[in-house]
Amino acid sequence: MSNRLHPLEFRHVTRRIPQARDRGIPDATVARLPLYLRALNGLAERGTPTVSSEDLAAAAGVNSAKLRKDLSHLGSYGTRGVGYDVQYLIYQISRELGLTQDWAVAIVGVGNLGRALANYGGFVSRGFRIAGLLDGDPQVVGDRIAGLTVEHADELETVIKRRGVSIVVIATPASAAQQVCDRVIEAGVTSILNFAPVVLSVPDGVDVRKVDLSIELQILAFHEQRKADGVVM
Amino acid sequence: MSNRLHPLEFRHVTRRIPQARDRGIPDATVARLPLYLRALNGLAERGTPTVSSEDLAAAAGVNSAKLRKDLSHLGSYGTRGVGYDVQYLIYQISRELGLTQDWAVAIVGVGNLGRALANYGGFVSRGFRIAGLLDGDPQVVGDRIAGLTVEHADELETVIKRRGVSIVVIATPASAAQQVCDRVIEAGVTSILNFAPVVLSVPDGVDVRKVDLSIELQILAFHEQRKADGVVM
DNA sequence: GTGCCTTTGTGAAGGCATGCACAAAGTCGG
DNA sequence: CCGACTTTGTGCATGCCTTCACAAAGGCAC
Ligand SMILES: NC(=O)c1ccc[n+]([C@@H]2O[C@H](COP(=O)([O-])OP(=O)(O)OC[C@H]3O[C@@H](n4cnc5c(N)ncnc54)[C@H](O)[C@@H]3O)[C@@H](O)[C@H]2O)c1
Ligand SMILES: NC(=O)c1ccc[n+]([C@@H]2O[C@H](COP(=O)([O-])OP(=O)(O)OC[C@H]3O[C@@H](n4cnc5c(N)ncnc54)[C@H](O)[C@@H]3O)[C@@H](O)[C@H]2O)c1
Repeated sequence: MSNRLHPLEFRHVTRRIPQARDRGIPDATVARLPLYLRALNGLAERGTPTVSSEDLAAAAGVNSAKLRKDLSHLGSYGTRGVGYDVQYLIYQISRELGLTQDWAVAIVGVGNLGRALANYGGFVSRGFRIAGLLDGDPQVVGDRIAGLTVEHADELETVIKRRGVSIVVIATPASAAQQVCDRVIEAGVTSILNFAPVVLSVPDGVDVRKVDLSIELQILAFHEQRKADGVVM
Repeated sequence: MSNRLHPLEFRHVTRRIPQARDRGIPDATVARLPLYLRALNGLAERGTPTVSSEDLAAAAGVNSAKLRKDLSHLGSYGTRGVGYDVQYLIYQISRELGLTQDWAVAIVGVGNLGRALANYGGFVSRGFRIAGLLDGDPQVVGDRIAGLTVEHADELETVIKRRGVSIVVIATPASAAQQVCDRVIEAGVTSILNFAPVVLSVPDGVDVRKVDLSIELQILAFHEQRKADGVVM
C-alpha cells in the first residue's frame, strides 16, 4: 500500500500557539490516533492483554517508530520489555480524542448520502450520537430514518441550540453548502464535516474537514495513468 | 563507522530515476490539482477567460505561492502580468490527472453507502464511469440502480476483466473488505478506494485510498475538546 | 520603442514529519 | 539478586512541504 498521507488531511483553519498547557500533539499524530484506537479495539475483542509497538504498528499499517513517537506525545504509557496495556491505551487515546464524552451530531441534507450516513452504525459506536436530521425539501421532512424524524431546515438553529449539537455534517448539494455552513456557524457550531464538493469559507476558530469522493478518484486516476505510462516509480 | 552500505546511498539507487517523461509531481500537489480543477470549472462556467494565481488560490482556498509552485510542476502555463488561461489550464490539469480518458469503476457492496455512491452524479462528471455494481447478497442482486443491474459478487473477476475496470470502490462491511480487496487485486486492479473501516493490506504497486467518516469525526472531536478546554489555538 | 505596471516562476529558509538506531528501562527465569 | 533479553522512548539526520520575497517576464498605453 502506498502510505501516502496527503496534507489535506491535516489542513484546518486554526493555528496553534505553543503554551504550557498545550501538549501540542502534531496534527499528523492526531490523524493516526483513531487508527490505533481501531486496531486496539480489535485486539481487545480478542482478549489480548498487551501489545508491542511492533505488532500494533503492523495492525494499524504504520512504521513502529512512528507509532511509538505518536504515543509518546500522549505520555509514557508503555512498559519496556513488555509493550502497552491494551485496555489502558484504549482509555488514554479515547480520552485524548475526546471520545469519553458524548458528541451530538446533526446531519443537514437527507438525500442519498445523508440517509446512508444516518443509517450508518459505526457512527454511534464511538461517542457520536445523531441528534438531528434536517432537510429543506418538504417532501423529505417527516420521514423517519434510523429512529429519527427528518425536520425542516428552518429548524436548524433551534435544533442546534436545544440539543447541544457541536458537530454538523453537511450533505446538501454544493449550491446550498456555504449557506448552511454560515447558518450553523452563526448558531455556534465550530466543527463541520463537509461532503459537498465546495471549499467552505469559514472564520478563524472553525474547523472544517471535508470528504470528497471525486478528489479521491482523481488522485487514483493520476497514479493509475502513471503506471500505465510505464514511468519508473 | 561500519562498512555496511549507508541507507542513503541505497536509497539513491532505488530512487525515482530521473527521466525526460518524469515530471515528478509531489503527492501534495497531486492532491490539490482536483481542487484547482473544480475552481477553474466554476470560473469557466461564468465565462472568465483568465485568472491570476491570487484569485484562483482564493477560490481553491490555498496560498497563492503554493498554487503557483504546484502549477509550475506541470509546466509554464501562465503569462506574466496576466495570469492563466482558464480553458487551457483546465485542459492541462485534466490531462495530468488522466481525466482525458475514461475510467471504468466498479462498486462492490451495494448497501446504504454503495447505493448513494451509485446514484451520485458527480461521479460520472469527470471521466469516471460506473461499469459494475456487485453484491454478495442474493436479495440485492438484480436490483436496478442508476441504470445498472446489481450483479453477484461471484462475477467480480469476470466483470473486471470484461469491462476493463481499473478502479474498484469497496463499500462492503469491514469483515468482507480484505477478501474483496485480495480478489480484485488478483484480477489485476491496482487502484482501490476503500470505505470500510479496516486497514487493507496490499502488495507494492497497488494504491489504496481510504475514506473514513469515523476518523474524520474523531479528529473534529479532538479539536472541539481542545476549544472547550480553553486551550488557545 | 519606452517605461510602467502586473503577475509569474522560483531560490531560499524554516518548519514539520519520518524513520533509523540505540541507550535506558523494565521483565523474567533461575 | 543477577544477567540475558525485550521493548520503549527519543536524539538525530534527512527530506518534503510551505511560505516569503523578488527578479524576470510580459502586457499595455502612449
Ligand atoms: N451520494 C454520494 O455518494 C456523494 C458522494 C460524494 C459527495 N456527495 C455530495 O454530497 C452531497 C449530497 O449528495 P446526495 O447524493 O445525497 O444528494 P441528494 O440530492 O440526494 O440530497 C441532497 C439533499 O439536500 C437537501 N437540501 C437541499 N438544499 C438544502 C438546504 N438548503 N438545507 C437543507 N437541506 C437541503 C435536498 O432536499 C436533498 O434531500 C452533494 O453535495 C454531493 O455532491 C455525494
Ligand atoms: N453508510 C455510511 O455512511 C458509511 C460511512 C462510512 C463508512 N461506511 C462503511 O462502508 C461500508 C458499507 O456501509 P453500508 O452502510 O453501505 O453497509 P450495508 O450493510 O448497508 O451494505 C454492505 C453491503 O455489502 C454487501 N456485501 C457483504 N459482503 C460482501 C461481499 N463479500 N462481497 C460483496 N458484497 C458484500 C452486503 O450484502 C451489503 O449489501 C461499511 O464497511 C461501513 O462501515 C459506511
